[in-house]
Amino acid sequence: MSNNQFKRGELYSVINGMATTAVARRLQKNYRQAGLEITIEQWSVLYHLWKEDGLSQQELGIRTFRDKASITRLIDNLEKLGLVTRVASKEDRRINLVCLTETAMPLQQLTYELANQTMNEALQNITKEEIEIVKNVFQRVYDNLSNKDI
Amino acid sequence: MSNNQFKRGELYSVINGMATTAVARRLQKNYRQAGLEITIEQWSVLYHLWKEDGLSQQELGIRTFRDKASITRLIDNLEKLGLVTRVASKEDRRINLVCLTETAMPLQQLTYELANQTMNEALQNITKEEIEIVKNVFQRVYDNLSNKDI
DNA sequence: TTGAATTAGTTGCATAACTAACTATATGTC
DNA sequence: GACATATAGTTAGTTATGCAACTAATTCAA
Repeated sequence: MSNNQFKRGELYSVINGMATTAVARRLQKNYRQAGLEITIEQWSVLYHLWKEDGLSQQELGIRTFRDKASITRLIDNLEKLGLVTRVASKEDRRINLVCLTETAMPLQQLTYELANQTMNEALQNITKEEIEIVKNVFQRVYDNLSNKDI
Repeated sequence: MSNNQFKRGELYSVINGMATTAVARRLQKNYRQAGLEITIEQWSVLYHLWKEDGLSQQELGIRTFRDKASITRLIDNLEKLGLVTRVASKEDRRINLVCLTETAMPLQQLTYELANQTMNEALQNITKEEIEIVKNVFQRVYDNLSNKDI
């Protein structure tokens, strides 16, 4: 019997990602109110491309914790919006490099500001130490489970 | 400028509910492997009904952090599976009371065991104190945001 | 008591998620 | 070189989510 055996009544509140979901929804709402017509899922892809442009779909899947089918549709929608383009890799023609367009560039500053503002709303009265613990626990839970993926 | 201002590179890892998502997916997989044909979203509704049968859809929405439209479809699907029925309230005919069927009863024990087992996998090497902090932070983030819902 | 406002639930529309089966390209081995 | 295997990405099918507009029942107020 593990040290972390849960009382039944506690199980759900741990499994449920209510807090992160609430943050995501609030961020989505703030984008919409600012006239930004992108979803937070789309933003999460742009976020990684702004850090490093021209990532493959595979790599974007790893960095955003999504499977490749999900990435295909997200890129489809981002392409429709004119924010990214698929460029076939010259080294390996199986690979699509996802590249930001000129249209996507000015969004970076505004979305970062809105994200920061949303986080400040969400994290008022929560200390830096608590945030560090949450991030750390998240990473370890993720590692615990993904190591055993068969 | 708040005390919790984030460095840009940290933003995403906090917003993203990767750990809770990973737990949910693992639980889903464990259910499937045990021959249980329910989704974790459906399970989250059953979980609350096992604690208290005959809740209204409204109340289920509050307890599972879903909007009423989402609850409508989840109950639709649970009804199709024969696990719950809608019973019109006698006091207020607008209200549907969601009631468990006989079929749903034996699922409780097995799903709890699988959930416990999944949590033990996910939470190995994480202390009770850390878990308490995460739960506490989640609740406060949720409160911070829902107070301001307009 | 009638008409306005509120509440519970449903429906339509768009986006997104996972799985599984598929195509096409690349790699590795005999 | 040829065939098996692995990898990158797409597609189809099912479930779920959020928003907005809707119906029906209830409550409040003049």
